Amino acid sequence: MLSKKTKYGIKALSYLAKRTDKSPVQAAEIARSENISPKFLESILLNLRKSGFLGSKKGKGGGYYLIKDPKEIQMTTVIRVLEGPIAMIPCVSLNYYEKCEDCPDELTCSVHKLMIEVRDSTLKVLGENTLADLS
Amino acid sequence: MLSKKTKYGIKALSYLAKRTDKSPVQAAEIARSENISPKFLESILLNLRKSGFLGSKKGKGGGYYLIKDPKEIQMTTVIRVLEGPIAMIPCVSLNYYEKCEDCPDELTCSVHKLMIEVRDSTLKVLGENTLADLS
DNA sequence: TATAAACCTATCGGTTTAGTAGGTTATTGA
DNA sequence: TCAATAACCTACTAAACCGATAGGTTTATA
Repeated sequence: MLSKKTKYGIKALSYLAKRTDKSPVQAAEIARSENISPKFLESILLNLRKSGFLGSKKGKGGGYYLIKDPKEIQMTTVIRVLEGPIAMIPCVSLNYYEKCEDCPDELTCSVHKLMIEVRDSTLKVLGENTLADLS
Repeated sequence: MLSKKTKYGIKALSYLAKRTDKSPVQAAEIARSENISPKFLESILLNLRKSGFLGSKKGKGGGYYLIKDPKEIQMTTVIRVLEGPIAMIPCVSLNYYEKCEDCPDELTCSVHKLMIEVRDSTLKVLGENTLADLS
Protein backbone atom coordinates (compact mmCIF):
# COMPACT_ATOMS: atom_id res chain seq x y z
CA MET A 1 0.00 0.00 0.00
CA LEU A 2 1.15 3.45 -0.93
CA SER A 3 1.41 5.82 2.02
CA LYS A 4 -0.49 9.09 1.97
CA LYS A 5 2.85 10.80 1.88
CA THR A 6 3.60 9.22 -1.49
CA LYS A 7 0.14 9.82 -2.83
CA TYR A 8 0.19 13.47 -1.80
CA GLY A 9 3.67 13.88 -3.18
CA ILE A 10 2.63 12.55 -6.57
CA LYS A 11 -0.45 14.75 -6.60
CA ALA A 12 1.63 17.79 -5.78
CA LEU A 13 4.17 17.03 -8.49
CA SER A 14 1.40 16.41 -10.94
CA TYR A 15 -0.25 19.70 -9.97
CA LEU A 16 2.95 21.53 -10.75
CA ALA A 17 3.43 19.60 -13.99
CA LYS A 18 0.00 20.65 -15.24
CA ARG A 19 0.73 24.35 -14.90
CA THR A 20 1.76 26.05 -18.09
CA ASP A 21 3.89 28.77 -16.56
CA LYS A 22 6.71 27.74 -14.35
CA SER A 23 6.44 30.41 -11.67
CA PRO A 24 6.62 29.25 -8.06
CA VAL A 25 3.45 27.89 -6.46
CA GLN A 26 2.89 28.17 -2.74
CA ALA A 27 2.57 25.01 -0.70
CA ALA A 28 -0.66 26.34 0.77
CA GLU A 29 -2.22 26.67 -2.67
CA ILE A 30 -1.41 23.08 -3.57
CA ALA A 31 -2.69 21.91 -0.22
CA ARG A 32 -5.97 23.75 -0.70
CA SER A 33 -6.45 22.57 -4.23
CA GLU A 34 -5.62 18.93 -3.53
CA ASN A 35 -7.23 18.70 -0.09
CA ILE A 36 -4.05 17.92 1.75
CA SER A 37 -3.14 18.91 5.29
CA PRO A 38 -0.95 22.01 4.73
CA LYS A 39 1.72 21.22 7.28
CA PHE A 40 1.99 17.63 6.16
CA LEU A 41 2.33 18.68 2.56
CA GLU A 42 5.00 21.17 3.56
CA SER A 43 7.22 18.39 4.82
CA ILE A 44 6.63 16.38 1.67
CA LEU A 45 7.54 19.27 -0.61
CA LEU A 46 10.66 19.86 1.41
CA ASN A 47 11.53 16.24 0.89
CA LEU A 48 10.97 16.56 -2.86
CA ARG A 49 13.12 19.64 -3.01
CA LYS A 50 15.97 17.95 -1.21
CA SER A 51 15.64 15.01 -3.57
CA GLY A 52 16.14 17.25 -6.57
CA PHE A 53 12.64 17.28 -8.03
CA LEU A 54 11.67 20.77 -6.93
CA GLY A 55 13.22 24.17 -6.58
CA SER A 56 11.95 26.70 -4.09
CA LYS A 57 11.83 30.42 -3.50
CA LYS A 58 11.34 32.00 -0.12
CA GLY A 59 9.38 35.08 0.85
CA LYS A 60 6.52 36.84 -0.86
CA GLY A 61 5.75 35.46 -4.29
CA GLY A 62 7.78 32.42 -3.40
CA GLY A 63 6.84 28.78 -3.61
CA TYR A 64 7.88 25.55 -5.26
CA TYR A 65 8.47 24.77 -8.91
CA LEU A 66 9.52 21.79 -10.99
CA ILE A 67 13.17 21.71 -11.90
CA LYS A 68 13.01 19.19 -14.73
CA ASP A 69 10.72 18.54 -17.65
CA PRO A 70 7.81 16.35 -16.50
CA LYS A 71 8.52 14.06 -19.46
CA GLU A 72 11.92 13.31 -17.99
CA ILE A 73 10.63 12.25 -14.59
CA GLN A 74 9.87 8.55 -14.42
CA MET A 75 7.37 7.42 -11.83
CA THR A 76 9.83 4.81 -10.61
CA THR A 77 12.17 7.50 -9.34
CA VAL A 78 9.34 9.46 -7.76
CA ILE A 79 8.02 6.47 -5.87
CA ARG A 80 11.44 5.32 -4.79
CA VAL A 81 12.14 8.69 -3.22
CA LEU A 82 8.78 9.05 -1.52
CA GLU A 83 7.90 5.47 -0.65
CA GLY A 84 11.11 3.51 -0.82
CA PRO A 85 11.36 0.12 -2.49
CA ILE A 86 9.01 -0.81 -5.31
CA ALA A 87 9.49 -4.53 -4.78
CA MET A 88 7.09 -6.32 -2.47
CA ILE A 89 9.90 -7.95 -0.54
CA PRO A 90 13.41 -6.68 0.26
CA CYS A 91 15.25 -9.69 -1.18
CA VAL A 92 14.13 -8.81 -4.72
CA SER A 93 14.56 -5.07 -4.44
CA LEU A 94 17.03 -3.53 -6.87
CA ASN A 95 17.59 -0.34 -4.91
CA TYR A 96 16.88 -1.42 -1.36
CA TYR A 97 18.08 -5.00 -1.31
CA GLU A 98 18.17 -6.85 1.97
CA LYS A 99 18.73 -10.51 2.65
CA CYS A 100 15.96 -12.51 4.31
CA GLU A 101 16.87 -13.90 7.69
CA ASP A 102 14.82 -17.02 7.20
CA CYS A 103 16.06 -18.00 3.74
CA PRO A 104 19.24 -20.07 3.50
CA ASP A 105 19.09 -19.83 -0.29
CA GLU A 106 17.17 -17.31 -2.34
CA LEU A 107 17.20 -19.45 -5.45
CA THR A 108 15.18 -22.19 -3.81
CA CYS A 109 12.78 -19.81 -2.07
CA SER A 110 9.28 -20.25 -3.38
CA VAL A 111 8.36 -16.64 -2.77
CA HIS A 112 11.46 -15.14 -4.34
CA LYS A 113 10.80 -16.00 -7.98
CA LEU A 114 7.21 -14.90 -7.86
CA MET A 115 8.14 -11.57 -6.34
CA ILE A 116 10.71 -10.96 -9.05
CA GLU A 117 7.98 -11.37 -11.62
CA VAL A 118 5.73 -8.95 -9.78
CA ARG A 119 8.55 -6.48 -9.37
CA ASP A 120 9.41 -6.53 -13.07
CA SER A 121 5.85 -6.02 -14.19
CA THR A 122 5.45 -3.12 -11.78
CA LEU A 123 8.74 -1.58 -12.85
CA LYS A 124 7.64 -1.78 -16.45
CA VAL A 125 4.46 0.18 -15.81
CA LEU A 126 6.09 2.76 -13.57
CA GLY A 127 9.07 3.12 -15.90
CA GLU A 128 6.90 3.75 -18.92
CA ASN A 129 4.94 6.45 -17.14
CA THR A 130 6.35 9.90 -16.47
CA LEU A 131 4.94 12.86 -14.59
CA ALA A 132 3.72 14.19 -17.92
CA ASP A 133 1.56 11.12 -18.43
CA LEU A 134 -0.50 11.70 -15.29
CA SER A 135 -2.41 14.31 -17.33
CA MET B 1 5.70 -4.41 1.12
CA LEU B 2 4.53 -7.90 1.97
CA SER B 3 4.24 -8.58 5.66
CA LYS B 4 6.14 -11.48 7.17
CA LYS B 5 2.80 -13.03 7.88
CA THR B 6 2.07 -13.22 4.17
CA LYS B 7 5.53 -14.38 3.29
CA TYR B 8 5.46 -17.11 5.93
CA GLY B 9 1.98 -18.12 4.89
CA ILE B 10 3.03 -18.56 1.28
CA LYS B 11 6.10 -20.52 2.29
CA ALA B 12 4.01 -22.80 4.46
CA LEU B 13 1.46 -23.40 1.72
CA SER B 14 4.25 -24.04 -0.73
CA TYR B 15 5.87 -26.47 1.68
CA LEU B 16 2.65 -28.44 1.84
CA ALA B 17 2.18 -28.28 -1.92
CA LYS B 18 5.60 -29.82 -2.52
CA ARG B 19 4.86 -32.90 -0.48
CA THR B 20 3.79 -35.91 -2.46
CA ASP B 21 1.65 -37.57 0.17
CA LYS B 22 -1.16 -35.60 1.64
CA SER B 23 -0.88 -36.67 5.25
CA PRO B 24 -1.05 -33.91 7.87
CA VAL B 25 2.13 -31.99 8.64
CA GLN B 26 2.70 -30.49 12.04
CA ALA B 27 3.04 -26.74 12.35
CA ALA B 28 6.25 -27.24 14.30
CA GLU B 29 7.82 -29.16 11.41
CA ILE B 30 7.02 -26.42 8.93
CA ALA B 31 8.30 -23.80 11.33
CA ARG B 32 11.56 -25.66 11.79
CA SER B 33 12.05 -26.30 8.12
CA GLU B 34 11.26 -22.76 7.02
CA ASN B 35 12.87 -20.93 9.94
CA ILE B 36 9.68 -19.36 11.17
CA SER B 37 8.76 -18.55 14.76
CA PRO B 38 6.56 -21.53 15.74
CA LYS B 39 3.92 -19.60 17.59
CA PHE B 40 3.65 -16.99 14.89
CA LEU B 41 3.29 -19.63 12.22
CA GLU B 42 0.62 -21.32 14.28
CA SER B 43 -1.59 -18.25 14.09
CA ILE B 44 -1.00 -17.99 10.35
CA LEU B 45 -1.92 -21.62 9.72
CA LEU B 46 -5.03 -21.16 11.76
CA ASN B 47 -5.90 -18.21 9.60
CA LEU B 48 -5.33 -20.27 6.45
CA ARG B 49 -7.51 -23.05 7.76
CA LYS B 50 -10.35 -20.70 8.54
CA SER B 51 -10.00 -19.22 5.07
CA GLY B 52 -10.51 -22.61 3.47
CA PHE B 53 -7.02 -23.36 2.21
CA LEU B 54 -6.06 -25.90 4.82
CA GLY B 55 -7.64 -28.73 6.72
CA SER B 56 -6.38 -29.77 10.11
CA LYS B 57 -6.27 -32.77 12.36
CA LYS B 58 -5.82 -32.56 16.10
CA GLY B 59 -3.94 -34.83 18.41
CA LYS B 60 -1.06 -37.20 17.80
CA GLY B 61 -0.24 -37.61 14.13
CA GLY B 62 -2.25 -34.50 13.45
CA GLY B 63 -1.28 -31.41 11.56
CA TYR B 64 -2.28 -29.35 8.57
CA TYR B 65 -2.88 -30.38 4.99
CA LEU B 66 -3.93 -28.75 1.74
CA ILE B 67 -7.58 -29.10 0.90
CA LYS B 68 -7.38 -28.23 -2.79
CA ASP B 69 -5.09 -29.07 -5.66
CA PRO B 70 -2.18 -26.60 -5.68
CA LYS B 71 -2.85 -25.97 -9.37
CA GLU B 72 -6.25 -24.60 -8.44
CA ILE B 73 -4.97 -22.08 -5.94
CA GLN B 74 -4.18 -18.74 -7.53
CA MET B 75 -1.69 -16.53 -5.79
CA THR B 76 -4.15 -13.66 -5.96
CA THR B 77 -6.49 -15.42 -3.56
CA VAL B 78 -3.66 -16.40 -1.24
CA ILE B 79 -2.32 -12.88 -1.00
CA ARG B 80 -5.75 -11.33 -0.59
CA VAL B 81 -6.47 -13.55 2.38
CA LEU B 82 -3.11 -13.08 4.06
CA GLU B 83 -2.22 -9.52 3.15
CA GLY B 84 -5.43 -7.88 2.06
CA PRO B 85 -5.67 -5.69 -1.03
CA ILE B 86 -3.31 -6.23 -3.94
CA ALA B 87 -3.78 -2.69 -5.25
CA MET B 88 -1.38 -0.02 -4.06
CA ILE B 89 -4.21 2.32 -3.13
CA PRO B 90 -7.71 1.58 -1.83
CA CYS B 91 -9.55 3.56 -4.52
CA VAL B 92 -8.43 1.10 -7.22
CA SER B 93 -8.85 -2.08 -5.20
CA LEU B 94 -11.32 -4.57 -6.62
CA ASN B 95 -11.88 -6.45 -3.38
CA TYR B 96 -11.17 -3.82 -0.75
CA TYR B 97 -12.38 -0.65 -2.40
CA GLU B 98 -12.45 2.53 -0.39
CA LYS B 99 -13.04 6.07 -1.53
CA CYS B 100 -10.27 8.60 -1.04
CA GLU B 101 -11.19 11.44 1.27
CA ASP B 102 -9.15 13.96 -0.64
CA CYS B 103 -10.40 13.18 -4.14
CA PRO B 104 -13.59 14.87 -5.31
CA ASP B 105 -13.44 12.87 -8.54
CA GLU B 106 -11.51 9.69 -9.16
CA LEU B 107 -11.53 10.10 -12.90
CA THR B 108 -9.52 13.29 -12.74
CA CYS B 109 -7.11 12.02 -10.10
CA SER B 110 -3.61 11.80 -11.46
CA VAL B 111 -2.68 8.91 -9.22
CA HIS B 112 -5.78 6.85 -9.89
CA LYS B 113 -5.11 5.89 -13.49
CA LEU B 114 -1.52 4.98 -12.86
CA MET B 115 -2.44 2.77 -9.95
CA ILE B 116 -5.01 0.95 -12.05
CA GLU B 117 -2.26 0.11 -14.51
CA VAL B 118 -0.01 -1.15 -11.74
CA ARG B 119 -2.83 -3.14 -10.21
CA ASP B 120 -3.70 -4.84 -13.49
CA SER B 121 -0.13 -5.82 -14.24
CA THR B 122 0.27 -7.24 -10.75
CA LEU B 123 -3.03 -9.09 -10.96
CA LYS B 124 -1.92 -10.63 -14.23
CA VAL B 125 1.25 -12.05 -12.72
CA LEU B 126 -0.38 -13.27 -9.53
CA GLY B 127 -3.36 -14.66 -11.40
CA GLU B 128 -1.19 -16.66 -13.77
CA ASN B 129 0.75 -18.21 -10.94
CA THR B 130 -0.66 -20.91 -8.71
CA LEU B 131 0.72 -22.62 -5.65
CA ALA B 132 1.93 -25.38 -7.95
CA ASP B 133 4.11 -22.91 -9.85
CA LEU B 134 6.15 -21.96 -6.82
CA SER B 135 8.07 -25.24 -7.36
C1' DT C 1 -4.87 -42.23 30.65
C1' DA C 2 -0.82 -39.88 29.14
C1' DT C 3 0.68 -37.49 25.29
C1' DA C 4 0.55 -34.81 21.21
C1' DA C 5 -0.91 -31.23 18.55
C1' DA C 6 -4.32 -28.00 17.13
C1' DC C 7 -6.85 -24.16 19.02
C1' DC C 8 -7.81 -19.84 21.56
C1' DT C 9 -7.11 -15.40 24.11
C1' DA C 10 -4.48 -11.90 25.65
C1' DT C 11 -0.68 -9.05 25.85
C1' DC C 12 3.41 -6.49 24.45
C1' DG C 13 7.43 -3.71 22.73
C1' DG C 14 8.72 -1.55 18.75
C1' DT C 15 7.95 0.86 14.53
C1' DT C 16 5.43 3.51 11.27
C1' DT C 17 1.93 6.75 9.89
C1' DA C 18 -0.20 10.97 9.53
C1' DG C 19 -0.28 14.47 11.22
C1' DT C 20 0.24 19.10 14.75
C1' DA C 21 2.67 22.89 17.09
C1' DG C 22 5.63 26.44 17.18
C1' DG C 23 9.32 28.76 16.00
C1' DT C 24 13.41 30.56 12.51
C1' DT C 25 15.20 32.34 8.21
C1' DA C 26 15.14 34.61 3.86
C1' DT C 27 12.83 37.52 0.44
C1' DT C 28 9.86 41.09 -1.11
C1' DG C 29 7.21 45.23 -1.60
C1' DA C 30 5.54 49.37 0.63
C1' DT D 1 13.62 50.15 7.06
C1' DC D 2 9.99 47.37 8.28
C1' DA D 3 6.20 44.39 8.01
C1' DA D 4 4.41 40.70 5.64
C1' DT D 5 5.11 36.43 3.43
C1' DA D 6 6.39 31.86 2.69
C1' DA D 7 9.88 28.46 2.91
C1' DC D 8 12.45 25.97 6.40
C1' DC D 9 13.39 23.40 10.69
C1' DT D 10 12.70 20.76 15.11
C1' DA D 11 10.06 18.33 18.06
C1' DC D 12 6.18 16.01 19.56
C1' DT D 13 1.97 12.95 19.51
C1' DA D 14 -2.05 9.72 18.98
C1' DA D 15 -3.27 5.85 16.74
C1' DA D 16 -2.49 1.89 14.21
C1' DC D 17 0.10 -2.04 12.86
C1' DC D 18 3.62 -5.69 13.11
C1' DG D 19 5.89 -9.56 14.76
C1' DA D 20 6.00 -12.00 18.13
C1' DT D 21 5.34 -14.37 23.05
C1' DA D 22 2.81 -16.54 26.96
C1' DG D 23 -0.15 -19.60 28.73
C1' DG D 24 -3.92 -22.15 28.83
C1' DT D 25 -7.92 -25.34 26.50
C1' DT D 26 -9.67 -28.85 23.55
C1' DT D 27 -9.52 -32.97 20.93
C1' DA D 28 -7.59 -37.12 19.04
C1' DT D 29 -4.40 -41.02 19.33
C1' DA D 30 -1.77 -45.01 21.21
